[in-house]
Amino acid sequence: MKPNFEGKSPTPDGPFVLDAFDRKILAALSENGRISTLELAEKVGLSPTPCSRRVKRLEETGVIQGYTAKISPAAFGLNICVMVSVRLAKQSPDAVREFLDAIEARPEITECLLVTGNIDYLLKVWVADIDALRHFIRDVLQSVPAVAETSTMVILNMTEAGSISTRIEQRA
Amino acid sequence: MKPNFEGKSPTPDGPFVLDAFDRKILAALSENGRISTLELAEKVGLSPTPCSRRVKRLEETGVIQGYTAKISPAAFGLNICVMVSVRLAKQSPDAVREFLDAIEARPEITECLLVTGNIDYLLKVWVADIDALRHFIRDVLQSVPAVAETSTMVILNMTEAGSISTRIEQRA
DNA sequence: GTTGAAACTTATTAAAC
DNA sequence: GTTTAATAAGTTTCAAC
Repeated sequence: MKPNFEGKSPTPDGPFVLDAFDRKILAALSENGRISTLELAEKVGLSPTPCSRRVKRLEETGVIQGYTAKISPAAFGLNICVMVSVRLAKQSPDAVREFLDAIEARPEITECLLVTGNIDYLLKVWVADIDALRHFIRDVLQSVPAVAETSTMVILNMTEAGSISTRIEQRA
Repeated sequence: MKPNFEGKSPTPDGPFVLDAFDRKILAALSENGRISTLELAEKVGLSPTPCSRRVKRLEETGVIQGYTAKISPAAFGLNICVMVSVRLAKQSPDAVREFLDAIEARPEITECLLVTGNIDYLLKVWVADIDALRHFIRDVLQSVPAVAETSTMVILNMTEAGSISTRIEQRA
């Protein structure tokens, strides 16, 4: 659903205008999704009542899509993160389905991106060690007939740059 | 800090053993980071007291690294997400620093991965439209002397597969 | 938009089992 | 680990400004 703030959109179908308060609220909730209403209000410079109203509106309009705990993969013994590019032999619906079926249930995949370019898919995969990585690439990915070619990039350093809202707010 | 559950680690320096309750808690908190203690306890099949204790322990040991709101990039008018691979002319500390300085303040970058392979960095970038994408690639990335080559993959479909804990729990 | 108060829900702690 | 009870804290709604 498209967010729709009554009268706040300057152009029809244009980007929604979140004002400075909204942006501050989103930045604060990105940083701490469990901040209390009072603390949030103080942080953004509003009184609790309108602040709470804005949060509810942001939730209802889909700007805030939910809340989640950030879990350390290392806590599960998953110490290695890799990006695996996958090229399919052909892009027919059957081939795509075969590929997606094969990877769907794999818990080590945390992101599956369908992309344009020389490759078809880009997967983010967490594994415990090199043995687990080899097993995943050979026995899971490359054993799928539809998969023509894979290439694995080990992630040496990951900088997750906060969320969009945090960065937008920093710039504003 | 390494999580350390008293006596729960089967091997020294081995993967920490999170029991079924811990995994259920993590899965539930991934799905809804704002679930109440009572609801969480009911969901995982514990009474509130030990459930709350476990959550606190998971937080203190760094298994839970925090909580965050999920923000819709589209709410900011950012409709296009791309992965940009970057190859540097050389990997000298100066070149790396020059590159990182150039991209550090860019709010459209939400992820910066240092990777092994034919490329050096993989960036996840959100932009409003093709104009903004062209501007970013040409004026931000390719204007950095240290950048030798970039390649842009437009993300046609993004399946963010829950978090690790959710997927681990599904398998268990 | 602000404040303040009341009613309600939730969280936390302690004690006993 | 469980339950119960008490205290403390946070949330929501309302009225008035």
